[in-house]
Amino acid sequence: MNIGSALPALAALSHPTRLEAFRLLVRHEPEGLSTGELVDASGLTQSTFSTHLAVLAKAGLVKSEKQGRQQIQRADIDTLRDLMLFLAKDCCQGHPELCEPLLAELTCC
Amino acid sequence: MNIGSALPALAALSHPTRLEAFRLLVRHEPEGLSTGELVDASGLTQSTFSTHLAVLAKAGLVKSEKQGRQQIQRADIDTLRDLMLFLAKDCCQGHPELCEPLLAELTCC
DNA sequence: TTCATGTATCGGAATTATCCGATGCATCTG
DNA sequence: CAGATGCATCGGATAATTCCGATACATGAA
Repeated sequence: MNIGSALPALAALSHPTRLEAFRLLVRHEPEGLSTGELVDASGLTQSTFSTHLAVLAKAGLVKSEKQGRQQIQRADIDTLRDLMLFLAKDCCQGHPELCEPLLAELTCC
Repeated sequence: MNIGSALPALAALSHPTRLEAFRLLVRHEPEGLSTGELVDASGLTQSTFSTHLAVLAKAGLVKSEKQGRQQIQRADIDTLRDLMLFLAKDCCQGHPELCEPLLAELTCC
């Protein structure tokens, strides 16, 4: 991931509706959720939420797959990982000691 | 970190000027850089950049300290770590196996 | 085929972000 | 003290985001 792909991902996650939707999808990996279920959870109009979903998809954070009439949405954990690596990269390379507490916490699981 | 503090952090980092400034500060830890040096690096007007810096500060990603006439800016690695933990939390808790490749990459340093 | 369902996209209104120049304020220098 | 420097904030113009209802389109059911 470079700055050109990190920016859309960060922008996609910087909206409450989209961040909640993405986190909901992460919690529902690997089965995913239909667009309709996400719309219901958001409380927004179907058209409004569809636009938000398109932002997440364009950023590569969500992949979708047609299943009958429904569109199944799934979080792309690889993109999330790449984004986190991008954010951590600079301090890891320049000052590894700064990242130790970061990694210590991340290895919680 | 909760969603209320993650959102401003993500929004702060979702702008090219602010993301670059933050990464520059990370690379200059722990000495920091003066606001003027950051302004020069950004290529923007001093007033415009000052507004961007205020967004990063309000999100807790940058701390500043007065040093004579200058204001020394420093990246807050703890906030960055908290943000990354927040993003990773859901998949770590629900599906630890999803986080293993993520952590494997992060332990590069 | 005809109708209902699930989703994407269009058009437009309201809100918010971004940018700049001008100004204010504190600190250092002479 | 008087001027210069470094930075924050204000006012306002332009651009982007956000939201909704209406509409279009594909799929499945009757």
